Amino acid sequence: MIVLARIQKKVRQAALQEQLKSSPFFTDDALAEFLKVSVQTVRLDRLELGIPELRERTRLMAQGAQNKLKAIATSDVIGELIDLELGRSGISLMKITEDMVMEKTKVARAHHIFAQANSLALAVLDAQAAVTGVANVKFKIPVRFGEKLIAKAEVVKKRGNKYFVWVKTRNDQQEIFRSKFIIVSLEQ
Amino acid sequence: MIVLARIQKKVRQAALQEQLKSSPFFTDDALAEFLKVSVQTVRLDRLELGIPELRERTRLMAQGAQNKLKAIATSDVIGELIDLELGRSGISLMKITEDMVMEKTKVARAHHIFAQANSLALAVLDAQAAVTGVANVKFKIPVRFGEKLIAKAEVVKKRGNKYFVWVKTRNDQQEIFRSKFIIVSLEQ
DNA sequence: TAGGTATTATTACTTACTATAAAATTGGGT
DNA sequence: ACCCAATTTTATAGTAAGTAATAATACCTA
Repeated sequence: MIVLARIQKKVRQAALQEQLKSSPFFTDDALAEFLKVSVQTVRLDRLELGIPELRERTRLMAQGAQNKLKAIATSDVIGELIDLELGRSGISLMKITEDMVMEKTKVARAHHIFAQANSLALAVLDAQAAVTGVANVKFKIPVRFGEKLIAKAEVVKKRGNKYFVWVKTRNDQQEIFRSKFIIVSLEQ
Repeated sequence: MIVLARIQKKVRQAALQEQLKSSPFFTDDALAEFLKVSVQTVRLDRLELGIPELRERTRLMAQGAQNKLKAIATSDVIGELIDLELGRSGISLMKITEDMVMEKTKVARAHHIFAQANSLALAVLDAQAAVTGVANVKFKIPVRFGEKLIAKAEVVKKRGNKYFVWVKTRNDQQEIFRSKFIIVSLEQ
């Protein structure tokens, strides 16, 4: 049966992809044993599916994860800075990825939304040395995977070395978060 | 000069480690060319320094970074849960790592401290579906690399589906952070 | 010049592949 | 019943980036 054989092949290739997703360090040998076919078949399948060999996969993972970690670690602004008028206002965009949501509820963890707002508030001030002093925040509506959040920050007042910054965040429909920060400048 | 030779070797091995730190995907061949020695020397050096071969290094990086990302991603509690009395109180510990501090000031980003407190507040409630509604937080003292933060959460009130949780965080000397959360349970 | 450290060379073996060709199987269609 | 074409398997040669072991040099100086 041409038709049946083709189906079996498809099924096998799907199984291969599935298996590699969960354990990406499988060699072709191990995959062959797992799928009960020859090594060459596994290699043909990989070729057809455009899946690189173990070493290449490993290298890509190492690089990718490294870059990701570095990106998270070294960026003082969380999200993407779209607009910035120093000392006055700023806008940043952040997309809710799968690893920002809680396992149980699939609702975005509050601290990610807080992080976007807080880092934007600091960025707007451009004080060489400033730290967050106080924050009053309200999470109005739960946010879920895939949503794009736009945070707008505005410096509303300055008193001595204290800056009052308001940040409002919305998805494409409504305001989901609102916050007031008091940022303390450590300069002179 | 034995001494001089030994010094040169030390210097070369230091250069090797330095180079691998910045570009860990160098092959022995490339390293040999870079250090102007033979491949064998590079291998002896690696052996002495306990540095695994390129493939092994890559594998370790891929796994390590993957686990790190996964750990950050899938842990609904940030920090280490030390004590938990469900519905009443909880304690968590978090160490400030280098990638939690801002580049300029070397002060811990506020959202990490917030994250510890917020996730602890949620953990204490154990509501199957709960989200943060409001948070009032005060960062009293800047926190720096290496410090260990102990957060203590306490459920102080319940009104309908709203829980009032206070979290106080201290390093080994003093209270550095104080927060009040209103957590909303989504279960009817 | 002997002796020890450091370096280089040589050879055999390993893993996990790519690439190509050839043979075997399979399960229907006619 | 037989053949066909896709599919699968086997085989062979070549590659990169190593390990491991052993031997040969080079260096340097006491």
